[in-house]
Amino acid sequence: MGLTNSILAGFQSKGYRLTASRKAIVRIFLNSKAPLSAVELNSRLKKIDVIVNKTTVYREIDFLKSQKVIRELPFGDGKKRYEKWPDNHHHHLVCISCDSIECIELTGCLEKEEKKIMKENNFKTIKHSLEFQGLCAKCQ
Amino acid sequence: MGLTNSILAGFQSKGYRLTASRKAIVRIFLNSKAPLSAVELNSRLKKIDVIVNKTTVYREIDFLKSQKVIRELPFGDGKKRYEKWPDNHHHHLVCISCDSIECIELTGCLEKEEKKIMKENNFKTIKHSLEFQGLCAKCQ
DNA sequence: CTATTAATGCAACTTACTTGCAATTGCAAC
DNA sequence: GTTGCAATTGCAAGTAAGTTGCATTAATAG
Ligand SMILES: [Mn+2]
Ligand SMILES: [Mn+2]
Ligand SMILES: [Zn+2]
Ligand SMILES: [Zn+2]
Repeated sequence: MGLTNSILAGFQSKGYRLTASRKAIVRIFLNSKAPLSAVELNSRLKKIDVIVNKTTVYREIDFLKSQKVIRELPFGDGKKRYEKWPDNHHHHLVCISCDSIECIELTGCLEKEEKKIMKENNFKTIKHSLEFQGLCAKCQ
Repeated sequence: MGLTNSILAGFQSKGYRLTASRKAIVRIFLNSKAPLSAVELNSRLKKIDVIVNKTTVYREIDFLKSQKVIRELPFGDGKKRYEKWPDNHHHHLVCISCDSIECIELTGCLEKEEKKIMKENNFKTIKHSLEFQGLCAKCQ
């Protein structure tokens, strides 16, 4: 059936509506390799002639977040970015030269560290955010 | 002589001036345990009756960043935060309940991972940002 | 086709931060 | 202590990202 369509079908069964912008936005997030900001999403929509008000874009992002179709990522710049809700725990490589973003998986990611933090700081970690800044293959 | 004073003396020797706001801001950053946003810094200044325009606060933050007296930290919320330039490589524990921030040092922090990333992704890491979100001792 | 209510557009607002420019002030030289 | 220069400041206006209230539109169930 395709992941996009099954997500959309799920929305409909919950009483949410399948509007042109919703369908386009879900498709964009599911097909995008890199995380997108609200502004970037809006320009992708324009490219495929789906013209929507920015308010709608922000509201749709909130909706998709609440439905766990996308997640918000904390990057250093002032902009929130969003990506398809991940199947796997992973982090990102951000190129400081061309701004490209790659996803990376790390095995047993920070498990030991979180245990140490629990013991030594009595701090119960719920999640962590981790990005690597540097130069991608092209930019070195 | 005190670190604050030696930093201020260094500024003066480079031709920068010792204004009331500069002196107060350096002192605040050097004595603050937690990172501060521009707005938080401004209210600390008000508390000690150093009234400055927000423009000055932002400009002084830029100046202190350029002088490596403070560094900018990437947190998830829309606000940039700053802390005294660290002596040691370290990261932060952010409490999602009370918003408190602690610093933590991790031994050999992500060294293996950065090597693996170099090999497998051909990505040259320059730095990484890492924060743990969870519950502090008080909030559990 | 009609009613219901989810979704949208628009304008105005907020928050964090920036910029141009004229006025002020630290401080070094006299 | 007066003067001069340039670093610093304040103010007003501007950006950019994101939010809110409200009237209007439109998806879909019956
Ligand atoms: Mn990713
Ligand atoms: Mn710290
Ligand atoms: Zn690159
Ligand atoms: Zn706490």
